[in-house]
Amino acid sequence: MKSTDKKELLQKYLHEKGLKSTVQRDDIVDAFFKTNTHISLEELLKKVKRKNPKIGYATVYRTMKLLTECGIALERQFGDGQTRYEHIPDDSHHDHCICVRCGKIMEFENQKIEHLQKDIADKLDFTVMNHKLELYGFCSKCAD
Amino acid sequence: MKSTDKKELLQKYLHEKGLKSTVQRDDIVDAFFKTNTHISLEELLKKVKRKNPKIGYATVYRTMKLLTECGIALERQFGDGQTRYEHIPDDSHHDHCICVRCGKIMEFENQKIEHLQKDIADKLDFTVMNHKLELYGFCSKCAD
DNA sequence: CTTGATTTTGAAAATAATTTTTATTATCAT
DNA sequence: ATGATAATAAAAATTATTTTCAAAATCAAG
Repeated sequence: MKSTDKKELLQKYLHEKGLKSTVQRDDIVDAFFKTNTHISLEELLKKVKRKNPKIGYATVYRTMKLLTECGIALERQFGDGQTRYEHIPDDSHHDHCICVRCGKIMEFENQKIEHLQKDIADKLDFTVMNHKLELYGFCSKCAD
Repeated sequence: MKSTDKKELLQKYLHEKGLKSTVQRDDIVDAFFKTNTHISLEELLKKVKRKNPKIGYATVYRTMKLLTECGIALERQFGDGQTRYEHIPDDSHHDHCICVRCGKIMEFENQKIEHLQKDIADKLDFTVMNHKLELYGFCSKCAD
């Protein structure tokens, strides 16, 4: 899905819920689409402020909640005490390797694991909406 | 590993680090060993207080950090804003299904996934120390 | 057993992150 | 344009975690 399509998705969602489009929301969404990392609210606010210095933390917070609700962004916690947001990938899901020494985050994806997850969930009579697979350890540089 | 062995492990760790054994630590560790859930500090404190009402939150907090350091407990965050502690299983690793409606947590384990993870990490030149696999969705009761 | 250096404790304070409140401003269907 | 409603920024409140500090407990060495 292109980012323009995602923006349309958001517009549709807003309209359905009787919410309004605002310049702030647009600015925040634009800034988010320009990122490709796992960004924290703090970091995103900094980015947005470069374009629109008057924007407040709370607005960024609320907008990211919105994006999460309508399935455009994903909330993640890697255990450093900060919630981070990332893009929901179109088709396939990706997972993470997190280096516990330097904090480097690498992404990977694996269809076999996805299938196994589905099998497991079926057995437990559980309907999976989303999942997280995180490998914690040392990246090549930090594993001495 | 039996809980008595784990307690020995902790004693050894304390001694190595020049730390001291105290009744509070024993009480907290005992309470933790009696749990089989993913317990929050709040909940654990409540449990411990039934045996030793004078114990404080900070002591529970610090003791669980200790247990985490020496590899007896594991810190987890399921996205509800509270850190939870669980036992590190002896041999095999287990993962979680979390119902996003009622909060129910189910555990499962799957060796095939473990192996696949190892393969992936090898390709990325990453040394896995620990991992988390969480499936978020609806349990049978909540999926209407 | 005492001593005394060091660690631990509980309570409270500090920090940090998230969430809510509020008065004001902006949006948008009519 | 109007007016009902939602959104905003800033500040305050809330929540969870972490640190501080004076008093108490531990424990190795005498």
